Amino acid sequence: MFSKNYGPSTGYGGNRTYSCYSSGDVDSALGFEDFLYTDDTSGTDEDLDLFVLFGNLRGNVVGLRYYTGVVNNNEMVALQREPNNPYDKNAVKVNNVNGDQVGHIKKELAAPLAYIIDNKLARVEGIVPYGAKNAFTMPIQMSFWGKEENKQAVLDRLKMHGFKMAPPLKGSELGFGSNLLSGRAGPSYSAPGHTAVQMTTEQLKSEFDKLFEDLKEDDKTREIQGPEVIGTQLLPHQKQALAWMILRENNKELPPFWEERNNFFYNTLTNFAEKERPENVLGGILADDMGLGKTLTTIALILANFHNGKPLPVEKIRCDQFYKVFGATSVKNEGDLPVKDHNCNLESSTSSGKSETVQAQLSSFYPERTKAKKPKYSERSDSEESEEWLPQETRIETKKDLPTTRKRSKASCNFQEDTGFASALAAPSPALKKKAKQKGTSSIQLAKRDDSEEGPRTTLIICPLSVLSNWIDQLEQHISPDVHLNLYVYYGPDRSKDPELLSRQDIVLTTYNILASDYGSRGDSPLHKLKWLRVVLDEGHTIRNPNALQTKAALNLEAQRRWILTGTPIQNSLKDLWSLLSFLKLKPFADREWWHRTIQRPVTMGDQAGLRYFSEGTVLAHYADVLGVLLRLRQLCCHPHLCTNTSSFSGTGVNNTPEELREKLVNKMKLVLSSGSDEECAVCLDSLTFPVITHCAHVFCKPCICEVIQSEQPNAKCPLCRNELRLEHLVECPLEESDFESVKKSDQEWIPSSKINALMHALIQLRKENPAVKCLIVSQFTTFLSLIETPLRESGFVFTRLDGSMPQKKRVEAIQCFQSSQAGSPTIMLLSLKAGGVGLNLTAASRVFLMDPAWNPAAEDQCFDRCHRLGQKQAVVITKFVVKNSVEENMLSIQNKKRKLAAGAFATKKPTASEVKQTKINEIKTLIDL
DNA sequence: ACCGCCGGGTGCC
DNA sequence: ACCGCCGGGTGCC
Repeated sequence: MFSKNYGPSTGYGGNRTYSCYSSGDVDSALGFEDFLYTDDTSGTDEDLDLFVLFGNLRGNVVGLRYYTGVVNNNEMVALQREPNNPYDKNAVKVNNVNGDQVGHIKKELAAPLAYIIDNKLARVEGIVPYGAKNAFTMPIQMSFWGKEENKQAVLDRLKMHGFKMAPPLKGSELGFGSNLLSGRAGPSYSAPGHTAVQMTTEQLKSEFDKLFEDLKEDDKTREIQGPEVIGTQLLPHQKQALAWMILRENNKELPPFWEERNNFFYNTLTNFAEKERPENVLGGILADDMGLGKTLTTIALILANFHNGKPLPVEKIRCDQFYKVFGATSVKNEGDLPVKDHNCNLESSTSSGKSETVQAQLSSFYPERTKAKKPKYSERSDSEESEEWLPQETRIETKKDLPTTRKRSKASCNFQEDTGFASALAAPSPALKKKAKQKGTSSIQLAKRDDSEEGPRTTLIICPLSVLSNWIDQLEQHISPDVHLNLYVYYGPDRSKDPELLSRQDIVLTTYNILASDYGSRGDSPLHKLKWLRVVLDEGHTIRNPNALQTKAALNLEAQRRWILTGTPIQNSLKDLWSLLSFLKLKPFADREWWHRTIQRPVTMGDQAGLRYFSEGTVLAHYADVLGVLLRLRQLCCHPHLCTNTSSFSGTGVNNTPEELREKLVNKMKLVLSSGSDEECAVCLDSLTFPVITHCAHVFCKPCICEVIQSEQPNAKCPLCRNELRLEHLVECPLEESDFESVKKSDQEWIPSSKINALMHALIQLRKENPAVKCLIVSQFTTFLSLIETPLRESGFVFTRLDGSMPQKKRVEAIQCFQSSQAGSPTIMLLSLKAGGVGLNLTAASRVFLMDPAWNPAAEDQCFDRCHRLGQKQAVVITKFVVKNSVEENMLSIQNKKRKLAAGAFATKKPTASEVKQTKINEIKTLIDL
């Protein structure tokens, strides 16, 4: 979700999206020392989604004068047990959003609270309704959340100590205090129970949308040239992304959900305020569906924006024979190389012999590439990444030129020694060598590195092992050969644990597994000892799971600027967003409790509430039925005969068991799908590819639903109905029934339909004007295409046909036939909407007749693109047949909505399950004119 | 006076 | 805390 999508001007059928997320604010509260064994209390995996509100209770916070933490009226506070308090083992601390202690819960109340909290009977949340200026005590409104089955125990325990909880106010207690609507921490007028402001998904989304740079495809003013040291010309969208990234890194605006009011800085979610300006996040989320250039754009960013938009000061080296280092720079070894220090920042990870050094570094460099090329290794998933190293011979064998490379490396070491410059060694790519030769000067000139800027200079890049070599390759490819960039590949058993060494690099490259294993191995992780200029998480969705070690390891990195690069930003839900926003240090979301209170619960609760008048039960449970009926309506718009073979739909068996019912639904879905109807997948919102039907009778693309199952295991739920989802229950189903060459000899006599009449009228008219003009006739229903064949023959048209059920050979024939300009070649092609890939070239056609509308405008666009593409010399005219006052008109209005969504800023690329659900419901409502 | 009352000292857990 | 509580000073009216 929350991704922005600006495709090419054709709009929806885009082949490239580049999405940008950003967010603000740095929370540097976490000290260095804390990072290792911080017991993340929120890490325990309670199913917070199942929690219900038990009720509210007013209490008192005491001891205010002993603590520095302050609160506003109406501000959220956190309750924290303090079992080791020497005065009372039941002590319960009260902290403000910043984590500063405000006071304690009065001991009489602390006693039952301690029991409730310690036994996890409920999660207790607080809001200070008023008394912000009190000197000694202040009231606190507490709410108790937990699993239904624990409610009584909580009530009993409170009662035992003489407290009685007020029952929740009906419907108004959803994530109280999250004032996205009122949006501010004003004076409190709150009655007991507190004003609850419900946040809908829409409101939330619009708040988050503010974070996203609104890059417009045609806005060339936003472009920025890549730094000159980038040897590759950036594409327009990369220039835009680069400009946006630089803007984000130098941005001075308040982070989202923060406002300045009366010289204070207010957080509108929690009502927390502070005098100090919250630090902004310098960075964001860069999402790119296609993997087209995140890496290059990021490399450009590293070189272009070191400080205040000024480029990274790098050395320029010019010589006739040099070797550039990637992955391995080597150093002046303590004392044993006569190195001129001002310009030689080459580092060595060992102080032993130089050639050994090089070799060790190379070994942390080459196996990756060979692995990537050898299926045996590339198939290994990251989780299987191991510290074990292949025997060296194996490695060498897999890369033909490695032995030479090694030799060269050694030679370059000698070269270093000879000249006194440890400026270059290791393996140049052939391309690089070529470039170097072209430069062809024999002198070595080193531009002085400007180290006058304070603070860190190093960018840490973390990526999955499988793309490590890609980074190295791209750095090698895109950076001008005369630029010396210090890169250290922090990988392999010999990786240096010296933070000093790392801090002298321009780029340190490592993998999530190394990051995690270093983090887990008691404090010798140099990655976590340093403060980085910039940390980049490539394929950043790998930190989606908040409990994963690599997520914790990533969250505990110190950096001034933070970036998440991802191809699949948010899979299923808001939950996935937490780690990402937390990594960006978007206050107050670093703490999962605050995230849950301010965003997740209000949104999910709000959604439930949103379904009260048009319930899930009435639509989604009968989703397949509704689709079946709609399909028949759509077919009727085309031709009455299309409905004849769907008679099994109407079987209204009464005494069905749930299992029979389910089977019926699945069968219906099968029929709907095999009719050729263009249905869409609720995960990707695109036309179905490899459709599969779930046990609960919902349809998704196989890859989409498999990913859901994968990422949510072991308890994956259907994105549409939250029913249990199991791989083995998925029913595959062919896209189109193969009615090819098994043309159904319908018993009925052929009859025309309005659409057929209109089509024939147009075709005959066209032929009169220009007998050579070629037309595509497109429908989702292959049976409809078959019905059209009859009048075509009668009127003497030569036509060919292409649908999904045809074997590849026949397809090629059909296309060649149609594309031919010879006299007597077919002038008409009957085309099934989804037949053929994007690459299908039908430029011979200059007219397209679309017989029936599809759900997804992109599917239609794609179809038009098949003739309206490079090589097309004529104007293309598209005619759509739509039956007035029918379901088809409503489908058009849905298409328009989708087009707007896709064209506008931040179309919801990956919506949450609930959004999908709501969209579906709305669509169905539109279709049946509700 | 093994009380009441007064008023100062004092104050989370 | 413009409270409560504690404990010392004090003691008819």
